[in-house]
Amino acid sequence: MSHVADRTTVTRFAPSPSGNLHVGGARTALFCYAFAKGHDGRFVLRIEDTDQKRSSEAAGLGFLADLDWLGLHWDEGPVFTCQDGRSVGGGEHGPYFQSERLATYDAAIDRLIAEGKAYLAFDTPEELDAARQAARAEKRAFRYDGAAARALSDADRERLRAEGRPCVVRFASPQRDIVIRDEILGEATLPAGEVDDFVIRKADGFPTYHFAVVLDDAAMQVTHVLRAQEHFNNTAKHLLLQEALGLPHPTYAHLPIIFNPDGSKMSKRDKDKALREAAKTAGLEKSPDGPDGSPIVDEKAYARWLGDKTVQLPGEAATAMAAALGVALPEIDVEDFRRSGYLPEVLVNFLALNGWSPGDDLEKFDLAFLCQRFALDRVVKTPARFDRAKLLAFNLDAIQQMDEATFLARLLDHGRRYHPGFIARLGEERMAALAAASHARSKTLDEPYVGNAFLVADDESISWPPDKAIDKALRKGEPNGLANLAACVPALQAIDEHAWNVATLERVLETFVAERELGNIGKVAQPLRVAVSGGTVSPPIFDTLEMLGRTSCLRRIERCLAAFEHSNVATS
RNA sequence: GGCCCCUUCGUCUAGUCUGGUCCAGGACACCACCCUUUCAAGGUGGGUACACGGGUUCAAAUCCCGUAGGGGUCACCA
Repeated sequence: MSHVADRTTVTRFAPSPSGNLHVGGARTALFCYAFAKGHDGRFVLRIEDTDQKRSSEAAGLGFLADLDWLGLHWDEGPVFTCQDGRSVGGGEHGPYFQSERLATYDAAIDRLIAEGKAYLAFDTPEELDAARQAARAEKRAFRYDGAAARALSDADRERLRAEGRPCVVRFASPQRDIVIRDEILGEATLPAGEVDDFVIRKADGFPTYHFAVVLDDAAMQVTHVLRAQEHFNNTAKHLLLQEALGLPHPTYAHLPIIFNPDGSKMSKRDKDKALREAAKTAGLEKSPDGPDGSPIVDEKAYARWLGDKTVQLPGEAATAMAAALGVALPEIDVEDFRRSGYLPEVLVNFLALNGWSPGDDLEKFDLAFLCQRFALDRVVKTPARFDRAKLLAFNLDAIQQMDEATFLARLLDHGRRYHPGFIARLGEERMAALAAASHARSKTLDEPYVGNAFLVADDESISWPPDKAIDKALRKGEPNGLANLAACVPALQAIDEHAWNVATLERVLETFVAERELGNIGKVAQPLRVAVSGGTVSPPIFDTLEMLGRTSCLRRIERCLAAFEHSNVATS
């Protein structure tokens, strides 16, 4: 039992290719990265694509961009061009896709077979299923009984193979207590019998996770395995395999799992779950139409998705479906938070706080600090619920810390990616004005876009839906909002196009309020806001009016007054 | 159900190893008030936790035992 010592610290993040990186994975990657960097070590990224079905279906390496966005760049792994143009990845221990390392696994498996440490097994999936169900019925844990398969003679095996019977390779697990040493959880002993003769090579010739992970960690000189706690029990298998193969044991540390706010395990399937529930509640028989007018998914796919909890909708289809059903998708992927306007440095900070803390009541820190201070002995053992409200508060703080120019630049960056039409429509100059007017009140980079859609809407498309708050602004009081609105129009009309700015508007409207003895600028500000935006929320009124421009403001006020003309008779 | 692990405010956590400085600290959320042209933001103040039961000890959130609760895992997925 050799131990890894006096070597460069190497950690690895080893996800399966499943499209987007979710926050749990991101936190694991973050800790792996911080640990390696804090020890002047290397951070390796390896793609665990040994499940042919999954890899071909879900696929995608979208999470590489997510890691890049978070600033978690790998020293070794798939070659990738970052946003800033530089290239990361590569390395001398590749390839970094397990599907390209089959020869290595086969050689090792053959060796184990030759040494009598592994054997061919011909059980069919049906037989195994039956045995599993029987065990469950007896409330027993299922353990594969290798007696029969082990008893097979070489001649028997050759005959079965010649018949073309599919077979797997199973590891002949030594039956004894296994002690797992974990830097976070401490020491645990798994009693003999807990680890059965598990499969190391599947019928399709691919190795299982357990086998590939052990061989690759050794090949890539990984010294510290940081992974989610759900892998804890698997460690026993890995320890046994390492011994059989004569490989060193890396140090293990199992990270607490991240949960949803309601305490359920956070899963990539949560989005589909939310959508499926909404679809069922709405009683939808077939897929709703997407933005292009055709069904989002065809009838067959829809039925399959609705009936099978494990089927996931592709990202875009899920987004379209959410829009069609009017459901807010839970944010669980890094990309979701990016789209929602969270800052990567804030996500990094907050993610680190789920499961770790530097102590000293310190909560705000950056990636460099984390690298410097991160240590396994301060990782908590208990699962954490992901508190979006606190994340949002952190994001607001970070945004408020920015100077004006930085905020504008970041806002534009975000908009170019998610709201290109908005930027094109508003133009650079007014974008700057919008940034200034929204800075203090923006919790995310997305809010200014979403909350101010009226700025780029067509004047003729503004409407005033029945709404208590709108009604209050327009019709309550004496004189009411509509009356004040109508009364201030001449004053506004008197302002020149080129003088239509915050200073002038403020002076003119304050004069108006004083002359009419309305007492409070709100008496006219709120009706104006409603008239001009179709809602009761906007940036400060003078900024709003300036950004919109004289023509649009006057036209919208005119339309608003017209829209309420009749209903106004009674109260004016 | 078997096995393994965990248990401090609503949430994330500090404190636990090295019992006393903790009638338990911070943050977010919440409540109240202030400010206010909307929504926010901001300001001030406030309530809320050592799962339970036994020990050990002069002294326990901290050590021991038990109970309850929670989680993970039991795949030819990772």
